[in-house]
Amino acid sequence: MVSDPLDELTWRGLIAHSTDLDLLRAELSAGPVTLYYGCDPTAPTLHVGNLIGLIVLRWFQQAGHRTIGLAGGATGFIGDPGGRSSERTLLSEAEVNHNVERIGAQIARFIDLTDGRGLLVNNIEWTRDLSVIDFLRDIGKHFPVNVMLAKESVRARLDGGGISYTEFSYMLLQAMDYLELFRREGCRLQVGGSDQWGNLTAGLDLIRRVEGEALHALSWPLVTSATGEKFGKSTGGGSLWLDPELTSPYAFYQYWVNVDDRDVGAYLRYFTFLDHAEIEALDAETAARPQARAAQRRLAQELTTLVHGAAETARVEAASRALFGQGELEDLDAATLAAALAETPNASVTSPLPGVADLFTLTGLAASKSAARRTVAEGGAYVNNVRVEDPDLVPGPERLLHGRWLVLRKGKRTLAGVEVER
RNA sequence: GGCGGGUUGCCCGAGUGGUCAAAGGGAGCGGACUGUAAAUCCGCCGGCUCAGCCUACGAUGGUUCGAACCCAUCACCCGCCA
Repeated sequence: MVSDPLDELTWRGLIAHSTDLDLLRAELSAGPVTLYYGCDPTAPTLHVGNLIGLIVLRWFQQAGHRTIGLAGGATGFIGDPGGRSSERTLLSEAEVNHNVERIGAQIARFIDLTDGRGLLVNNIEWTRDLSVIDFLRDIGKHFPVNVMLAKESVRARLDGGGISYTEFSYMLLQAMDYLELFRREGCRLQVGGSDQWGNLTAGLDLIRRVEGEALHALSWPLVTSATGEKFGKSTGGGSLWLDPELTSPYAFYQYWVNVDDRDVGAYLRYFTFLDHAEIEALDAETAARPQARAAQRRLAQELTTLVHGAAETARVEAASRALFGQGELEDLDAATLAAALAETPNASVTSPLPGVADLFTLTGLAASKSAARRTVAEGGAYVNNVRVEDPDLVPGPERLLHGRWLVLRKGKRTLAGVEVER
């Protein structure tokens, strides 16, 4: 049980902006406080960017507070203008509904919904039947346009690609969510990423005007990486999704194992529930023996377990050990090899085997046959850890491990399996 | 509704009749060095039955021996005016 979630979040570097922290602290220690975090269903699954929100909710829940996860079925129709240079493409109703359903299920995995300890809501509930007139009179009246124009999310767009009235109105909807959750559930705190700060304060202003109540908001900092890359982009540039169908647990695990030494300490604080002593020990370990990647492995283990569960984590850890270990592939027993390759991308073929370039394409190691040929020409293609020189080479039966497996590798760390069916 | 500007490869962006699969930058990929890290250097970076061919510069149609580049129409974006 964590006595003061604010101290915890502060230690972890998770507080970027806040309303009066002392007041909030007093409320939190006086009894359970209801708080909420919302994410929009812009995709069918959450990505690692949403993870901090869920983790912050859990910190509060562990301290005995009541958490609400909001899937923005209404705001998902509109699109948050923040952090974008141009207008969003509107999603269809079917897409939004589908996304809300899947995202809701993911949120439910992170917060405890039993016995009223947590709640899952969809803001379409209180927006669907709201009339335009009511909205403009009851909500819009409280928003000075000059204040709205001054918000970073809007200002950036006015200087750039412009903004539609639709997206301009987004902050009113989010503010209304907070008001609604205050009225319905007694919610007194909203948390979000620092890019949401303008929207969080819009809610505070609205509630102060309408209800005369001073509520709270808390934001965490934008997650950055030392190299300045966008955080959470997997190798190849795609997002790291929480859904195993979109990002395999193996790829997810590997992403964290490969985190920069300079970032791993911060990520351990942001994304894990490890205690202070253990994190500091891992910091020291990184400083002393960076090549062991102890902190990265622990980070990867914790996060993969959090998102995909312990059983799956054990499988991807075993696969990583087998494939990145110092030993020879030939020395792996059949069961270990089969299990490891089941975690990586893989393909099955029948003999006669296709050439190497085709195998690379089939397993997805190369995006096209041209790319596969290029990889071979550049000296980055390996079969069973042996570099291949000829893209049309057909591996002979004597190359098969345990009579049926080939381990394909592109570059240093991208692996795939081929199973030859008999 | 009028006038002006724009739409180029994953992103930004140059190109304004042949020498353009299209400069440059970013991202990404491979090699060397390493630690499945970073930095640095080198190479690659539309597809294919790969020394040749095919597809591509918003869409369609046209002019031309030849069009990303010229013309017409349409769509969308930005700005100014009404």
